[in-house]
Amino acid sequence: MKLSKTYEPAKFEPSIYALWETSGAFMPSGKGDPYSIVMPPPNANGNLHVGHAYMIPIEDVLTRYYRMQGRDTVWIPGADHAGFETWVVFERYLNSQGKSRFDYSREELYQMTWDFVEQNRGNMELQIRALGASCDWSSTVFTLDKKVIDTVYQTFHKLWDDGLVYRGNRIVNYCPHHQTSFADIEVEYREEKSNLWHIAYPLTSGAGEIEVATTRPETMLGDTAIAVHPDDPRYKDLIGKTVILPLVGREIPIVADEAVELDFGTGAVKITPAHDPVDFEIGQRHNLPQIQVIGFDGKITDAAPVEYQGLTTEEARLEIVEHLKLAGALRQVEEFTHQVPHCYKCGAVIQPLLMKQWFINVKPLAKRAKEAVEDGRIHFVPAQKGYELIHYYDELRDWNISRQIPWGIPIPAFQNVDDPDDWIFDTRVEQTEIEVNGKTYRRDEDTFDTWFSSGQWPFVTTDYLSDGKLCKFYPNSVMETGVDILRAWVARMIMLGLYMTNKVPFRDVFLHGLILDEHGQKMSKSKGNVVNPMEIIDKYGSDALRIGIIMNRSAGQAQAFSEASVVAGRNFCNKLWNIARYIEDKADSANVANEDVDDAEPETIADHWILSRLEQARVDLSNHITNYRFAEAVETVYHAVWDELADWYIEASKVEANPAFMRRVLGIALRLVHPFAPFVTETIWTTIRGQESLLISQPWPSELKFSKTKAADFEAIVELVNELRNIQGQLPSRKYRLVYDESRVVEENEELIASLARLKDVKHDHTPHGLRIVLPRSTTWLELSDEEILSYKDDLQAKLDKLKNEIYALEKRLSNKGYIEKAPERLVEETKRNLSDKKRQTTHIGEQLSEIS
RNA sequence: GGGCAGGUAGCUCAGCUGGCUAGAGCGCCACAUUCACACUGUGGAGGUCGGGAGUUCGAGUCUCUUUCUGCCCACCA
Repeated sequence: MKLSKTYEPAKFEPSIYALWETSGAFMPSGKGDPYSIVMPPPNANGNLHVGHAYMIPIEDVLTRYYRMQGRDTVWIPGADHAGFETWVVFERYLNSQGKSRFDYSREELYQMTWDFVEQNRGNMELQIRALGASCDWSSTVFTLDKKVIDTVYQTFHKLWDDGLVYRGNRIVNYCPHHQTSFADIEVEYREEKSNLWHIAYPLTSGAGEIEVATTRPETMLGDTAIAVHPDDPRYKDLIGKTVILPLVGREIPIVADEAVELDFGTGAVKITPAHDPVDFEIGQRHNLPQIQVIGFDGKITDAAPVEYQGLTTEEARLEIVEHLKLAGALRQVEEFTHQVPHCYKCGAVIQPLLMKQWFINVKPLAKRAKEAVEDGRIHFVPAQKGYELIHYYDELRDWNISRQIPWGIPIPAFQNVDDPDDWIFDTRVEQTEIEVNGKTYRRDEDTFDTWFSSGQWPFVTTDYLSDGKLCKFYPNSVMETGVDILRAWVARMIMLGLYMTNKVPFRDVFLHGLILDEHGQKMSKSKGNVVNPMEIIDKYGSDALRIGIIMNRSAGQAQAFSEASVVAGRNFCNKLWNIARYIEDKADSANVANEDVDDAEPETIADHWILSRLEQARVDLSNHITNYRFAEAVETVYHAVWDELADWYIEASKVEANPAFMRRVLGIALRLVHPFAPFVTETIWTTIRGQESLLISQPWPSELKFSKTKAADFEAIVELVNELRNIQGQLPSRKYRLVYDESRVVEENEELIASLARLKDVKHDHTPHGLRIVLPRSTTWLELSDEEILSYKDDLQAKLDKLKNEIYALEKRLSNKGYIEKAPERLVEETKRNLSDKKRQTTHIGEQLSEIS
């Protein structure tokens, strides 16, 4: 088979992927040391976004590289039911149908959502394929698969038995719009301008009043105390006295608590234990009643005076401020800017509400996780992120894992209908009521926080707890994911992984940053600057996208997406394509058989030289990939292929070719490029060599042997040709003759030099004349007329001046005592060599100049 | 209020343990050519590395300070 004249990725990418998939190349080989990556599961019913277009190629580069290295490699794909995310989309759909969640039972809603997801599922997986992911589809896991739920229940049960999960009546972050609670981490704080209202509460005794300041006057309906600092001289005498709550008339005490700041507001705080986390804690310390005045629907409850009942919090705030003003209790309204919690999805103001929920006592889990990060059992790239986690573990508070949405894993807990405090663990969640020991228990209607189940992903996907066939792949070699979910996900995986398996879930963590638009702005639908990776693939091909997106990007950094880089990637693939076409033409016309090309021996000096360059690239590449320096790795292959293979080796082969060996060189290059541009390299490989052995399964090249002296000969030619091109660039274009008197390298390669430097010819001459070119390994003369030499005079003079400056700098350095004494000897030697080199050049140019004039 | 990251060529970014003349891609300028490739070739211009101070023989790289940008965290009601 022959390669088509033009590089058209759309013509071969899908079929190449199918070839890999059906060949079984994605599955672990069963040989070598295990290497594993678990893919952060993309949302099952969503399209991939540009972040995935970075994540997938990086994980694929690692997977393909280690597979070629002979490791027993698996990359486990997955799909996320994305509990809350999906639920929001589904509920919006439900509402658009004129329905509400309250029209259905939990089972019905679960099934409906399942069907909804099912309709859209598959799309995402096709897109992962389009990106070239060499993941093992036979081991794919969906976050609602039975084995996931079983494992999650096992974990929950262990936490239950160990007393680390508890039913707490505590303040939770509640979104009145979505009617569910959130973990602390899911709340988004936004700075808002508001007021600080100063309200006077009259003392019951009638002897004066106490003024408090609040940003949420509506919560006063639920006040059960006023708190002041115990050492505050202004209020010392009032502690223990009571005040009358304005508008409500309730008598509430004045308590003393250290949590009150002396210099904020008036130094006196109204305490609403049911609606504020700090007030809740103060309430606990002083045994204050908790009165819930804001309901789960975000409206004022029956616990408040009748005129406020049913109002939204915003309405109630206006009313109350108005009423306070009328009652003469409003002392002052101060402008105030503060951070207000919002639902990260709908933007509604989060209400801190008192709820009974399941909490995990994270202290012991966090302690172990922190140690694993601290002692380096888990290694972070970039490293600062590890320190960030350590800090996070220190101040982590108990984790609320209850969610009031039906789309998720049901919490396997049942409550005694006759005793609200009697809860039992039971996995018969398909039943709303169960009988145990003659008592009736009712199911908890809540589901788990998605992060609770996905936090177990590494040992779930590898079936580690049940010794499944992938269990040797736990711990994973690396966890590659976005920095934005460092705390939400990575932190939890480490805690739960250590807790359940006594092993870290992964050894390395590579975190990629957010991908911004071309101008460094965050991509968002509303701004209309979202890049769709599938459109980029249609336009330039998958390989181009992979290379373009990895280029110019470093770990953890939010960086712009650049279409120009994708173009560069596409051009690179095109280059490779044409290199292959050229080599094939040469090899075919020389009747080189496909067999044994991998054993072809280098003959020409160019052969040895290209081996030396590819060997360097091979070593650099391994180094970069091992250290997760993907952009540098791409740069290495890019330049090895373009600047060295195409620009020098191929050009040299036009003078003297070794066709069998050229095929070998192509084979090496294809292997080195394959992890980055798998489609085009595999296409070339199978087109030339047939589909019996795929490139994806080829071993990584082992050390390349070559003759150093022959490679150096070619290097000398490269040096000379560069100099000649440089000089010719300053001259009117016409073909010149190069002459030499004594130079082995030049003598042996007359034609090669002439061709590469586009000279008329290269000749031996006992009385050479013209412009003298003195290089470390050759002395030659470019035959120029006196006029031409004269026109080059200015350039020579400029060169001379530049050299003189450099010599001055070098001499200064060498005359510096400190430098000679303290700098490493190697460096001093180098400087000396450099100086004598430049001095020699200066002499030659000086002579040249005097000859001209 | 605290923390982190970043400010290097027109644009997007590299620069790992301080080492000599700071790199890449794209863009720009000039020339070339249709011989694997115009998704091409060759040459070139372009940077006082945000500002200031310090440590050092030597600083884009380390320290301090200042300024701008972005992100994260935090119960000042």
